[in-house]
Amino acid sequence: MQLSEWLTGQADDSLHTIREFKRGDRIYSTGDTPEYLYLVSSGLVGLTILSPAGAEHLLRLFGRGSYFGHRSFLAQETYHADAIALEPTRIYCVPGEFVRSALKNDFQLTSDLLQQLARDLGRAERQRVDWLEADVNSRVAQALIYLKERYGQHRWTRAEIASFCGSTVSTVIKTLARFEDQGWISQQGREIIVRDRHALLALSAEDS
Amino acid sequence: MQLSEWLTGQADDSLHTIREFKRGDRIYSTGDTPEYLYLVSSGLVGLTILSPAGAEHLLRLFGRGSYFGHRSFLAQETYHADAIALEPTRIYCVPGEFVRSALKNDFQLTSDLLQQLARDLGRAERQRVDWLEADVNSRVAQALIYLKERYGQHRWTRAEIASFCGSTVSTVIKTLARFEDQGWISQQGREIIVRDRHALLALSAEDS
DNA sequence: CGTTAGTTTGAGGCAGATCAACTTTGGTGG
DNA sequence: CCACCAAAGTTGATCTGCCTCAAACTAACG
Repeated sequence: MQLSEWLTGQADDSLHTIREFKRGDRIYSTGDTPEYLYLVSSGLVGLTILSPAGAEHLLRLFGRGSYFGHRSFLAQETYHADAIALEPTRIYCVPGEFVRSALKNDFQLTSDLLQQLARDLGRAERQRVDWLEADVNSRVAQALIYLKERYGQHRWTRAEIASFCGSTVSTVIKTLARFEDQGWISQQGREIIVRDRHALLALSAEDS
Repeated sequence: MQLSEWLTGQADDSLHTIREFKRGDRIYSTGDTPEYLYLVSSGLVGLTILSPAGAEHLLRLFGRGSYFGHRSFLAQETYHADAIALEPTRIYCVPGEFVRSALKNDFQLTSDLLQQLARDLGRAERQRVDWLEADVNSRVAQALIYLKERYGQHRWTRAEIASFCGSTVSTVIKTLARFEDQGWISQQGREIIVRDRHALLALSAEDS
């Protein structure tokens, strides 16, 4: 059994609290002590970290059925990022102690979690290296495809895209304009439509 | 009990192979399938990932008593990086299956590993954000202090420092020259001596 | 003492950040 | 339903940190 399934079960059994958030609301803040694991019932949650210079960076996203808050809980550290609702969101809060004892008694659950963390770590490390050399074109292209395909229901702002791919609003806008000139995408007001997914992905590959 | 202790025990019990490497030797390569966990008996091992453009990036380091190879093993993925001996190195290789069954029977061991991975993930994510804005000065300063204090016995080359802090050999050398002008460090041939640790650390803090 | 690995320096260029002024969008309440 | 206003988007000018490249020098090791 996977942890998300188990958490869903807990939610059904009412061993939980339900909380509602609207866009921009904060679920927890950097430095808080973890007490719960969170399971998204509906909506969208973003994990944002504040850089020394004050810019917000979007680290990870959690949609319906995803759980979060586990990293800090397992590390026994305080949160290293803020969890913010990007849309009106409904969340199950499962007390950490329930989770801990479940892990103790169910190796399958633990094993699943180990695998999850190990994969996340791999992704994070590879991404750090990729980003160091990838230009803004490929970072924006990748971000665009990921955000639109994985969380297509959300109306992504230029600011959110910028904070996800580690750039600035101005630069993202200029990049999108360039993409539109090429016919890779089209923009109608705030809406962005991907026209040529293949061409966008090619940007990441063609590293001279 | 921590995993490193357990692995040490396994080493003593001879449930292992011992292998020796000299500087530059490869312990495993990106894409290989994990079969062992590795425990460093002596020497120094670096995990390096090859960027799309062909530059080597030093991700993590493992000295005497540290284990590595666990991330890919737990993720059930092939290796995402190369493990290279940075000095003459002696390593215990413990078959992965031994480890897996030990984890199954010892929750304490597993719990320790979960915590380790969760902390590494936090570090990796925070570092990605920090690096996006930190200039070369602060990156080199941080790298210098970490490498010298944590692995002081190793003669670090400019290339190793560059690959650890995501820069180039030329830039690292110019930065070190600047530091020397300021009196933060002094250089004698290839040797670097930190003179003012405090001033170097201040570079990371003073983000305008 | 030759050869390789490591270090140094300078010139030149460019991607992308910054800043500031401006326009558009779309939701809200009157 | 319209007017308004805050939030979101757009554009151009400017600036600079760091990479690139190339050529020479120096240390270390067999």
